[in-house]
Amino acid sequence: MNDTVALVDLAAGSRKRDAEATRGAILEAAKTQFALQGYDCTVLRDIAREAGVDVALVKRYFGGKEALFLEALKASFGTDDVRGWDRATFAHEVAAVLAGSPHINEARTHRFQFLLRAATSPTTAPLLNMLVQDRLLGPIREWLGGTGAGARARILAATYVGFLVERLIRGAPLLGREREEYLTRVTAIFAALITEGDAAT
Amino acid sequence: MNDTVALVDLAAGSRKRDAEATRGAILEAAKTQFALQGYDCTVLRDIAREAGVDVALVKRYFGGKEALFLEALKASFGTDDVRGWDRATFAHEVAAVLAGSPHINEARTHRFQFLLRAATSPTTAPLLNMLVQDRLLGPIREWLGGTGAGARARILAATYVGFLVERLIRGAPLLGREREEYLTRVTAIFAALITEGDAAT
DNA sequence: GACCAAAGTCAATGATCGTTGACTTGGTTG
DNA sequence: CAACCAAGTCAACGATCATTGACTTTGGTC
Repeated sequence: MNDTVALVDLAAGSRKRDAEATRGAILEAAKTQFALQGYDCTVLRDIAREAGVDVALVKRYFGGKEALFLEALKASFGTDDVRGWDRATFAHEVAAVLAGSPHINEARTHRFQFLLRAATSPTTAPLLNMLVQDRLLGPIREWLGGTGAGARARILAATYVGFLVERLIRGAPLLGREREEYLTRVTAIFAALITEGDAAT
Repeated sequence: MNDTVALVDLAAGSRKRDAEATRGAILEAAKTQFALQGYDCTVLRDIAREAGVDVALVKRYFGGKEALFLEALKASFGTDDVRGWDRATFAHEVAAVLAGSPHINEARTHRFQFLLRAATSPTTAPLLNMLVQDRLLGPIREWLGGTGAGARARILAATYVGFLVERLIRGAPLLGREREEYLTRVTAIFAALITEGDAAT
């Protein structure tokens, strides 16, 4: 009986009638749920429960499910994502992350998973175009620099997303020889992509 | 008023109480709808309408939505998919397809889109593991051959899916310089993947 | 201490959708 | 022709879920 109270308290912390904090809690829960379940499978009641809040507040603060989704999407793709990447270690890092288990939800993976889920739902895919351009392909293009940066940015993002899907449905973890080959290959692909104009035919 | 009749006639052809044909029509419509809309956004009534059939027949012939999905998924991944690929032209072909518009729904793209949608829905993702292993990664691994074929098969499939997603949310079509760079790069990636053990670090 | 607006709660509504079982239609068999 | 059974139709149920608006609580202000 008191479990509910405890849970709510846990989720809401010691927040009391703080509109700003409540809004933030909903948005945070929405980011998680949408990334994990996708738009269509996410239930507003789940978001509300996770935020320790009544469902009706979602409407009060955001207007509706779709509006909440858009805001969560925008909030997920902040600014400093791409700029912090290090050219020297980038390829190895990405390969290592992708070779690992999907349950290791570090920030970058989480954000891209959100993107992936958004891109593959027919409901939300149309909303993505501009956002992806502005917050993802643009920064990546700048980060890459050099000739053909636009195409290379597309390819980089596409390839990453592809590996994300593969990891999503990967049954057993990669081990031993296979893992080695995987790491080597993936590293090579990303290393080539961040290098200018050496696309060997 | 007569439109409905005309539509139904068109979809159902001149089929009359033919259980086999009806089942087939439902399955065909399901393959299309599931690939286009994903599992969660697909409505049985749409499938039924497209097949020119009553919704209740879906239950009669398949048992339910999930069972229908599984059968459609299996039917979509036949056998002769991979074996027909030609090593000489593979990379160029794939790149050309990916550089084109998503509305050109040729068979291979369509099937992979089905796979993609299935993989990214939390409802259906768990069902995929075995099927992907048997009908996709297995054949691709054999087709590739050589050392590390397992990892390379994973990477090939992953990369392809990634480009599929990219194409799905691509706004304007690729043109001119960008298209050239895209083609060159993508061709290079796939060409490298089907070549044994030259993963340059 | 009364008042009021903001914050939060609650129950109900309406739409969608998968599922179900009783019903009708049509062709085939005896 | 009558009986029978498979094929197909129909209306309704029950569950889920976003949305809505009326209601209650809270904290600060005059």
